[in-house]
Amino acid sequence: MPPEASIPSHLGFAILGLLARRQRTGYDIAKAMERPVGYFWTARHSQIYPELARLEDAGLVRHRVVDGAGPRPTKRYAVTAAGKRALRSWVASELEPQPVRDLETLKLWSVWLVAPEIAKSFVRQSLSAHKARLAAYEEELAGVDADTDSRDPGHPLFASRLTLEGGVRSRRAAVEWCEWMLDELDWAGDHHRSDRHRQGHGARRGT
Amino acid sequence: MPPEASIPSHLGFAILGLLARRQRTGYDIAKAMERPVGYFWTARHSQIYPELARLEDAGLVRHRVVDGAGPRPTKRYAVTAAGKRALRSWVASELEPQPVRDLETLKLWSVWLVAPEIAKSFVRQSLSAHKARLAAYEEELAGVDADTDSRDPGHPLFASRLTLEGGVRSRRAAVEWCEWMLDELDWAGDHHRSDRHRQGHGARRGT
DNA sequence: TCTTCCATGTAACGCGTTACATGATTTT
DNA sequence: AAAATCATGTAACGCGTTACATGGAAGA
Repeated sequence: MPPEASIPSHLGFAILGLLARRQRTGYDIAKAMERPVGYFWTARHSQIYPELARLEDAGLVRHRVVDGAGPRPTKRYAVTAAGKRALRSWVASELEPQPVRDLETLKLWSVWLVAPEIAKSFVRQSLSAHKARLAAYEEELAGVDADTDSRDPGHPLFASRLTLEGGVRSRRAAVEWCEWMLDELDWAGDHHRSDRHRQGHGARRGT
Repeated sequence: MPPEASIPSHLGFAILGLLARRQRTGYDIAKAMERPVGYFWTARHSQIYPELARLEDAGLVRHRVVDGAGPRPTKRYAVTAAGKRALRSWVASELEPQPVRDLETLKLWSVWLVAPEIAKSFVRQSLSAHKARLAAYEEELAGVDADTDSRDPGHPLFASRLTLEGGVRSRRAAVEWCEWMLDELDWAGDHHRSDRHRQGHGARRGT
């Protein structure tokens, strides 16, 4: 029997999840890690190839050499029965809380140091990024939603639908938040100026 | 003049943001990195002490030895004028897109491999985690909101209010998403069973 | 002819975590 | 008497990024 020593890393489970849907080359996996998996997990090919080797060492995936265009042999990977078992038990296991690292919020947290106009341009940047993502999610969700397989809880598209719905909801919330912030900055900017310079041209809120 | 060579890392800006609000020891910074800064950025003391040394090398912070309870001299750090300038210009700079790494969604994406009951218990786990976070944000926001300084765009509490409002909105969206998923799993589980076993006890959706 | 796509690998370096190390004061 | 808090540091290791390396086939 194979070593099967350590449980895979998070990246390992991301790869197993891709291969459980269908077999792929390392190159295919790297492409999926840009989109659509890249929406919630990212990795470069330089990380993927060594991880595939580790997964194979552990007996969780296997490969077959196929025809391909690269200078080295092209390997098509598939998940093994042990790999599927490992993935299933990981999904069923307790969800460990993950350390947060949110650059957008980190910057925003120091936004009191800059002029309201600069703050607004920062928020506008965020807003358009969130809007773009929202549009991408909505488009992809429409495609998944149209497929009746997405109603079957045992079909991959069911899980895709759940994740995309979450993406749409969170981005919608983010868009609304940004619009709320722009409103706050308008009002606060006016308020602040009229407070300090007594220009008294009134609050704009509610107009 | 000091070296001031490389621009700080993200962690460096997180520390500068803390020190721009008030002076602190490394230990204080580590505590803040658990809560409330930990809501959007985390770091351990083993990362913080070397980073403080680098920031001081670059002339962005300085320290004074004060009375303290540790075995080594206790150092209280403050941001320098150059540090405040660096932080301001970072806030005003373009927001670079960050690689996403969302373990919750990654797991959910493979949830089609497990029975609907297991899937539901996973979603229930997420739901209670999101609810707990939402409650923490709401409580902290209430405190910040009550302070009139939080209306002044030049005051740190203004930025705190913006970030907390974002937290509340995103967690509310997450809670609603989880409840929607539970509904989907109820319906889909029934649908699937009645599809396969012709038990025909009807869909529960809408009741 | 130049660029992009297919395809797989390695090396160097930076960031982050866990664990090791020390020791006084305060609280349980 | 034991545990938590204050307080600062180092070492080893794993994960992730950028850059280096190679080369055929298809399209612009």
